[in-house]
Amino acid sequence: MSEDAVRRPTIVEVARLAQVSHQTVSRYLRHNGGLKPETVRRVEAAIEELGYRPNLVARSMRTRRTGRLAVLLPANVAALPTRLLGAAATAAHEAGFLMEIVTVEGGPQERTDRARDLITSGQVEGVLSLSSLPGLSDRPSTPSSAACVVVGEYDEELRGIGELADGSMVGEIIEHLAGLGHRDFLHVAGPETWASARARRAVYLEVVDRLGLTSHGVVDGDWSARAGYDAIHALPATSPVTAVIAANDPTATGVVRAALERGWGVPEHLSVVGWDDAELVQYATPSLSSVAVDREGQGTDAMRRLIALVRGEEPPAPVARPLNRLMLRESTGPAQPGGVKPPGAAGGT
Amino acid sequence: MSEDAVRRPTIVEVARLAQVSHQTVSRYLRHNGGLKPETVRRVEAAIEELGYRPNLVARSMRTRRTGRLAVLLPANVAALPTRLLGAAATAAHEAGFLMEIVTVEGGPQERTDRARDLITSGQVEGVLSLSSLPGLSDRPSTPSSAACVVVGEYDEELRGIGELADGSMVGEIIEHLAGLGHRDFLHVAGPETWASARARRAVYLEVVDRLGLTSHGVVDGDWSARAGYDAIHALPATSPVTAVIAANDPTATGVVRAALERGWGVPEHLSVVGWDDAELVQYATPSLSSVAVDREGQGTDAMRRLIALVRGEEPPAPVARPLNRLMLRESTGPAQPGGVKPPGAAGGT
DNA sequence: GTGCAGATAGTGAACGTTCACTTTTCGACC
DNA sequence: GGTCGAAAAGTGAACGTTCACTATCTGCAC
Repeated sequence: MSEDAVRRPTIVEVARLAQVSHQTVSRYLRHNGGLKPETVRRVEAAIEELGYRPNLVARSMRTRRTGRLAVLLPANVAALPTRLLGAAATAAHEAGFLMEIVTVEGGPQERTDRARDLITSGQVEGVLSLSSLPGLSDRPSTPSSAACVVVGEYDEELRGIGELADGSMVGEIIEHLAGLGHRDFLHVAGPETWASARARRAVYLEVVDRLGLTSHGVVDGDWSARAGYDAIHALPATSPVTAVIAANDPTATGVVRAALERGWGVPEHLSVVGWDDAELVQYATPSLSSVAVDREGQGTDAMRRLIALVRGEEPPAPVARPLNRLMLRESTGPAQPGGVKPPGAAGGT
Repeated sequence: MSEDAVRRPTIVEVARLAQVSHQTVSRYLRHNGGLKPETVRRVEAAIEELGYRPNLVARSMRTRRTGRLAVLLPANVAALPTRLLGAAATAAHEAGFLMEIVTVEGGPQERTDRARDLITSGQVEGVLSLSSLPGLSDRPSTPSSAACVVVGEYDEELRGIGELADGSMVGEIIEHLAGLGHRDFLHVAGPETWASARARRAVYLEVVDRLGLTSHGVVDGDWSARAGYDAIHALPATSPVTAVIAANDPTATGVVRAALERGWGVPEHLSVVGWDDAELVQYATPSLSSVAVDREGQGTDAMRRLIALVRGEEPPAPVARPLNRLMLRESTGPAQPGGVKPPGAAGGT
């Protein structure tokens, strides 16, 4: 009542009650073996009686290991990459680590600062960042600090793989659409701070150019549906664009909505491709063509790489798996012969 | 090179370099004041020179405060409640805490175990759980353990508020639809492990009964689009249902898709209401009527309550704000006079 | 100069665990 | 019965901070 701060029992008290030394209890806790059955029994009884639970902070301090890995991501992201995070968490657990997600408000600078804090504070053994951390690599060698892996950056370094992972899909999409007769493209991109958005944008421009097609612009988006919606409404009524590649599924959904509002049929007048293959958009009408990304694979690979780094092992080669697949649904189809669209309908006169 | 485990500098080494005592450095770090400018200068220089960063684990051990709060949620959730988490994180930061998300694989039992671990291990000062933790309240008084708040449970305790927060919206929806002539309802619910799903289900049955309407079933769902899709396809062709209340927006999207596939117009033959008012479904066609939930408010309230508990203060009364709003869009409309639907079209013969 | 109070700085212990040793126990074998 | 060696258990220090005191320095009034 009055004395409300009941101290939790320590290993020493357990030892006293079990009539052994604190070290014996420690051995029991660490499953080190070499204890007589009778001793084990006494220790267990004492732990049970006192309701003892080891103080993990104290343990971490002594061992300099926390068993914790942090995933860092911007707080303002519209939807957390659930699948990637789930797979990463699983990979972490399998390796005996606890994964936690830390969100950071603010821009790249705050993110980098927070990452540096985490890395150097000894609270976690590794940091996995889902967005770039400008300036962090400038100071690579803080003594015995935690490891750090930036998801997108990795792809960028290994350009071959990076391109294959994300960029090549843009090529595949464009080639597919070109095969359907599309010549005039639009890209509603994601924020430049995301490596994946940068990669897709770059490859988009490259492939459109290479195939002799026409890009009618790259619109800066923010992963939101609104971005796609606004991008389409901003097109001139006479725009020859017949195919839109959106940065993700929400943006693509916005594109579809705006097109329908303008009286442009999807896919009759406008083919739309999203990215991520969210469950929801498979049930939209029209169902959305999208890139099924192996987010689980990405999460697993990134986490395994981080864990290898933490343990000082050689980073494992990313598993060669079919990373991405273009899922063709109702929102893509052959281009109209003349690319003609009906005059603006909804909204305007 | 060979000696690759470079020890990080400690407070003592900083003190030695600055020619002060370790306690003076500690005072500087804690911003305790009472230091001469000259001393501050020397300490700062030493910290800079050594690249010193305080070891937060050691600090936590001594102060018995970690400044960390954990949010616990099931790993298999389809989409993380981004908005709630974001707001909770903001509230935590404002109070000087760091919030982290911990996902737990497995069922209620594993979740409860993990929560107990977190609470008693001294690693965090508080735990916020988004799903129920069966059996945890059985053992309320672990000595000086961390605080724990379960989001939904709170609403359930304060039944008045709980009902108002989530349940009353079900009433409002049904009343609105009844006003449009709907008499035959279906509810595609969420998992029973979620307090909010339980509350909505209970109120749904209650209100349908009270208004003398007919419920044609409560289908167990799992928050997924597929659940809604299957529920509608499972209806007999002659089903008189004209209004569906879905547990969330993805489920509602699945409902709409299946209805359209069966040749039932939305909203001509079937009105559909979702829950959460996700940005994406506002851009679907038809755009989805949905309940705009003040997820930010929920997150803030829950986190503030947790922080109050941690600090031993009186839990703040939940802010009386307009928690929920029914957003009427294209997926709801007047009931067909006779409730007649066209015979099954797509899919079957 | 002396005394005194407030400002500033220092000292040693403590937080709860594990590490690196040392000591004791115990059974088997000569 | 003594010796040896492995198995089992114990001892004290250390991890890097902060806490609770104590000591020293200042400036000012007398």
